[in-house]
Amino acid sequence: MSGNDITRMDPVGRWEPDAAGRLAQAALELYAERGFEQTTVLDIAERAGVTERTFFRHFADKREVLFDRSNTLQEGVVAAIAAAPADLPPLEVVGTAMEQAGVFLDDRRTYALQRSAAIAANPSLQERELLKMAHLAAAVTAALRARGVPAPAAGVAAQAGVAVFRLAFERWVFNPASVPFASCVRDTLAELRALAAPPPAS
Amino acid sequence: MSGNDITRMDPVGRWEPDAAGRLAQAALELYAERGFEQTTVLDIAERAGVTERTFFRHFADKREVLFDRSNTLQEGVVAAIAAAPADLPPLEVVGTAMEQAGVFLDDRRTYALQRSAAIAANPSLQERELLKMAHLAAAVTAALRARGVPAPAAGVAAQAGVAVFRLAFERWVFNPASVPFASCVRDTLAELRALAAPPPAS
DNA sequence: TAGCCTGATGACAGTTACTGACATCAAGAC
DNA sequence: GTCTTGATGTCAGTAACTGTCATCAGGCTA
Repeated sequence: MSGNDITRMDPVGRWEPDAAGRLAQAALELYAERGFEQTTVLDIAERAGVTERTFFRHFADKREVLFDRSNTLQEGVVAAIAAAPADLPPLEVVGTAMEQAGVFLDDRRTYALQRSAAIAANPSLQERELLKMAHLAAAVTAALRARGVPAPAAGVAAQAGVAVFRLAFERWVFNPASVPFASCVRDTLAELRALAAPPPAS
Repeated sequence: MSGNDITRMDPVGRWEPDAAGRLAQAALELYAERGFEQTTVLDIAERAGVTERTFFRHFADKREVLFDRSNTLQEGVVAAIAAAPADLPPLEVVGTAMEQAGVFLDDRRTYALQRSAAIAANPSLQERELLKMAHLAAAVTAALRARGVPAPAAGVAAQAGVAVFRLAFERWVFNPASVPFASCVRDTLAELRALAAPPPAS
């Protein structure tokens, strides 16, 4: 979404978002007002002042309007993994990467909450979110392998890391007292260690 | 799918599957022959000898035809968790439950491979599979809580367990030498322990 | 046996997501 | 002052799904 374009302001000096920005805004509002299934693409387009066809020129489908900047997180995580100290064990690498990349969640907390509420209310949007997480896991696996982590360990660390992210996010969302995302990650990872550490008695 | 109905045979003594069974079979064939996106519901219905409308009487949507008996696994896992010895640590409970419930994969290996190939080839089907896994995780969490495992630990153990399942399944599918599913679970879980066990040096 | 009930199906119309092709139009380049 | 380019409108079309009603076969009851 390139809706934050400094080049266009209205006479009063406020933003005059482009079509994509208005569409994204309209969609978020409508999904919140009447639910995802109950709003048609035509509704969104009309509120944004464009035609239905224009919606599909900016977003691949009705869901994608909520997943536009979803690459940001993945790119941040991958970069943080590449930049981590060479001797850090894999799970630790993933954990710290999630902490760093998740900082931008703390910034946009209200938007993140709105978005997450819309997603939580609809299975179709949940699916899209889960696919995004699966892609994140694949990217993390690749980033770990690029550091020399062998294939099986990389896969396990990536899946575990994404699981930690998911749980940390949930915790972050439902925590009234705006705890920083990074500390949710740390707590969750510590719990995973506690559960996995004691080897079975057999 | 109630297509295995002993009450109906043709004169030669072979199965005469009902509409749901024929639809499921036709869909699996067509998805393999020309891909999920390239086959219309009308195609499936015609091959099964019914109308389009009848397809939707048996399956909620075009994807659901591949996810019909998907509850079997979840029910098995939940039952195995409930039946596990009381003193077993949570992650161990989930691991053994996955091993037990996954036995039926070894039986239906060829079907499982066909199905998994179709899913792997299409993002929309992947999403549906991921949602199924998310529901499995939720069910596992609930089953652990019912055993008295506290909320945070139950969530972490469930997500970790499902991550192990996912990886074990992948390993099982791509292993030419028909390794039993249970041993894939054990190996993957061992790797998770190895990664998580050593606490960070800090 | 006749009548009835029920479950599965066909037939049909309608909504909505999405796509392709072509026309238009304003803003900047030359 | 044209010319090009990018964004948009318009329109036609496909296909996933849904609601509604008609039909029809099998089984049950009087």
